[in-house]
Amino acid sequence: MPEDIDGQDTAEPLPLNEAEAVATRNLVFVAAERLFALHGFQGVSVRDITAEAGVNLASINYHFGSKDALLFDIFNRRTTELNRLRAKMLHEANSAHAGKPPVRAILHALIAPPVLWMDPKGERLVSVQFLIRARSEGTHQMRDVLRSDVSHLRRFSDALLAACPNLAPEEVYWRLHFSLGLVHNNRFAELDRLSTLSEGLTREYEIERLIARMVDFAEAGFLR
Amino acid sequence: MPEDIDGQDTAEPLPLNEAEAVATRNLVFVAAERLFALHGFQGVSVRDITAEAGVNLASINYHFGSKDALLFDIFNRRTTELNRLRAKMLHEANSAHAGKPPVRAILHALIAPPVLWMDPKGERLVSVQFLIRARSEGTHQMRDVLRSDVSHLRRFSDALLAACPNLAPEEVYWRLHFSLGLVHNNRFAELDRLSTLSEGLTREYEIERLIARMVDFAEAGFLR
DNA sequence: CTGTGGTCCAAACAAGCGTTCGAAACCGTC
DNA sequence: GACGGTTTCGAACGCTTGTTTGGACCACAG
Repeated sequence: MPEDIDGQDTAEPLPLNEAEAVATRNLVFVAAERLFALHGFQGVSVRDITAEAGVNLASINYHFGSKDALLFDIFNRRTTELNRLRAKMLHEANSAHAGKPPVRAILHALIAPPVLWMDPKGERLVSVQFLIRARSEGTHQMRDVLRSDVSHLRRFSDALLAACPNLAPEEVYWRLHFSLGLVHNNRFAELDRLSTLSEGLTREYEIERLIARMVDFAEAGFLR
Repeated sequence: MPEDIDGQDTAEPLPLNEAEAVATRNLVFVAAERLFALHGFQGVSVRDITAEAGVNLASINYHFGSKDALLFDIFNRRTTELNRLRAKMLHEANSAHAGKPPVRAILHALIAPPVLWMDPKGERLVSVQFLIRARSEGTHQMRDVLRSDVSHLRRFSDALLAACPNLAPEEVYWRLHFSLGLVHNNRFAELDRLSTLSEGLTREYEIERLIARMVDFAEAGFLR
């Protein structure tokens, strides 16, 4: 609109340039995480994301480089966040038990962080759903990170090996694998199916109670 | 080749028309199941499938109607197969225990069928990987089937409720959910990661031993 | 006022997708 | 040998995909 040039172009104080950029970036980030959590990686297009975020189509490539880079960015952020939380809880368990935490404390440090995010009313629910999806549907880049993620998991397997000296290492690894299965099975679709099966009995759950249930189950499997 | 008409056209007995059609159909079926198990539903194109099968691009639409219909066909076949196997084992457990099978027998009927397919050298390995993928990446049509699948699962939840009269029903449903998590977590990527973590200790497993391990773990979680 | 660097935007791009089409090829049967 | 029904084939269709482009817009500095 060239006729606006000599109008009141300094009338209202628009938000800063930089702040707007950050806003757009965040809008894209949040929308992408949500849509991916709901419909999967390949099931969401760049146009879906920008439409949900209310920004221009080119925003993703401008701010993140590519669709893959965007999702890798989300994945990296959430994975780091989760790993830090788990490491912190394992560290606390170590401190509380003089470096020899029992199985239950280790399993709690492993299970509690992601399940804490599963509050149905919380905004982190999509983050954990995103991570669960990324585990099976992610790009090659994500798989590589998950493989290096093994070094993070090793802290838990080492702790469990120390806590179960009378168990064959092979056995410990399998049971750790089973315990992780409890967490990874909590996709929206699975929880819905469980609600249907139980006729609503499991529809509303209290987070702390759910964590306790899961740790109970895993601990029993470990110590049986 | 019109010049062959008056040649020896009855020289070699070519395979029947019908048999060839079945062959093409099966080639597509097998290739699609394999590729989907490896790379996911949306990650495999019609051209990928037909190339792998060594057939013409149009074969999928001719024999199955559409890509969706093809994958639904595979899904339906494998799901039916698996459900039948589980139902049969549950029925046998019922017969062996006068209609009141213990928790362990019920869990075995639930877990053994899919894990029996997990023989690393067997051809059914891709089938179970396909089903695990379909659970989270499937089409809406597949989801609907999985929802109706609840009626099949209910036989198991009912049996477990009867076997655990002292447990709150809510608790039984959650533990059934956890037990299913053990099975669904056995994707290729997860097994690979476990092998890396255990430094090869879990790389080669014996099926019967793995089933016993999983049933042990789930049973302990149930009876704790 | 005039550049300057950063951001946004509408439009277009090439590539890949699932699907369709008409003709060719094939079979068993007349 | 010619016919009719089924299957295969190469080529094309229309559409969606992720990405790129060139210019408009804005706040700020010279």
